[in-house]
Amino acid sequence: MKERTAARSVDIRSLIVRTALRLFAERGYFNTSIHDIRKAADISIGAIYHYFSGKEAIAKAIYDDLVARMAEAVAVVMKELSTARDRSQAVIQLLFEMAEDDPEMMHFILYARHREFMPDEPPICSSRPFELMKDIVKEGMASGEIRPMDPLVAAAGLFGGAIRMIHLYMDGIIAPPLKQHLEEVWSCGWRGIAHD
Amino acid sequence: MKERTAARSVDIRSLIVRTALRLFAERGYFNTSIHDIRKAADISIGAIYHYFSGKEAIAKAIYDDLVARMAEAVAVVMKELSTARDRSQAVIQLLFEMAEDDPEMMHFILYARHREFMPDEPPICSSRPFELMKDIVKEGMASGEIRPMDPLVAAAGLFGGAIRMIHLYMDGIIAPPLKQHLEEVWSCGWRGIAHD
DNA sequence: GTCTATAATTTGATAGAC
DNA sequence: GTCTATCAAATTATAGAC
Repeated sequence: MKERTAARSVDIRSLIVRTALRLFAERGYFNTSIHDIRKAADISIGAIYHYFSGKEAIAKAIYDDLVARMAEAVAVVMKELSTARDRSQAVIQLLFEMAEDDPEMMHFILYARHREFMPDEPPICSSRPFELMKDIVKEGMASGEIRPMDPLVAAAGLFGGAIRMIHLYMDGIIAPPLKQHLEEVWSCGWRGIAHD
Repeated sequence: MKERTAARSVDIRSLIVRTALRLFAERGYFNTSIHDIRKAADISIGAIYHYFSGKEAIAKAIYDDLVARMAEAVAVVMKELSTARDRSQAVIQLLFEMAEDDPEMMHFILYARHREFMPDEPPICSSRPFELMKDIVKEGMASGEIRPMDPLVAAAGLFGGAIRMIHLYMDGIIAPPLKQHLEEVWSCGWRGIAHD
């Protein structure tokens, strides 16, 4: 797919994406104009429109990339571990690491009101990674690790606390490192849905 | 404070607020212009600027009102009930009812990126109602109902699942009535942090 | 207090040179 | 492929009549 002249091109394309993600995280999608991206990336408007049809397309590219990366990471966890107990702990650890290592990405996933600028996109909770998290719960229920109940409720109970913690972390309420709370957060979620 | 000529004035002011809240919930703050509000409320731009200094001021008025109403409701729960067990159940029920009875309000509370248009406002999780929810946990810990642990983590565990459920409900993933899941959602959160 | 008309800026997007 | 210059539309906000 990539041409041999791509070296510089790929750089610019990815520069646009990275700059846009940073600005979206810093001040929000709607507070970031194409001209802001142009200025911050120190390139021209023309270069941006060469790679993307507009601001929305940049956001869509970021979104698709993030969802794919997250889904991939969760898929690896599911492949390498077999119990709902281990898997849920690993997924929460994964989310915590992502929040700390790549806060801009996590910000975009958690905070961006995607539907407000990508009206045709289904809600993020219907996306692959979130479906996989629900699968963890379903399989755990089938194997008897988790009490029988509505899988959606169980997934909310299992991961809701962790997601809340990430929100608090991103809002500056909780000091890093986030992983210091990993055991406690997971254990709260797990006790809630595990068999007695 | 209110003058005797206020009847019509108050109507217009509150018409602006209600219309704005509806539009903010429907299409988002940034996708709603002053002119949209003007049109939807069938009034003039002049009338809007007579009552508010701008769009941001309208949002601030809505925000303050919602936070105050929510804090008041939680305060009532805290006054009428004395155990963390009863209080947490009542608060989750309250949140579920608010989400169903006044989805626009809940949408604005949960989804609006307040910091993006009210940069000086502290994050909503530092606001009164959320502080009260943390108080429920703290008192429950002092009385021995709740295992000793970081109160923030406990609060996230106790209410995180319920908040997740409301998100799912607002995104159309969960069908009403939300309260059919009340018992299960609360019980997940409670088991997670209750003493063995 | 409420209106209409309009100013001043910003925004997303295009045209065309190199 | 990348640039500069520019456009058309939309947005916030103001001015001034009634």
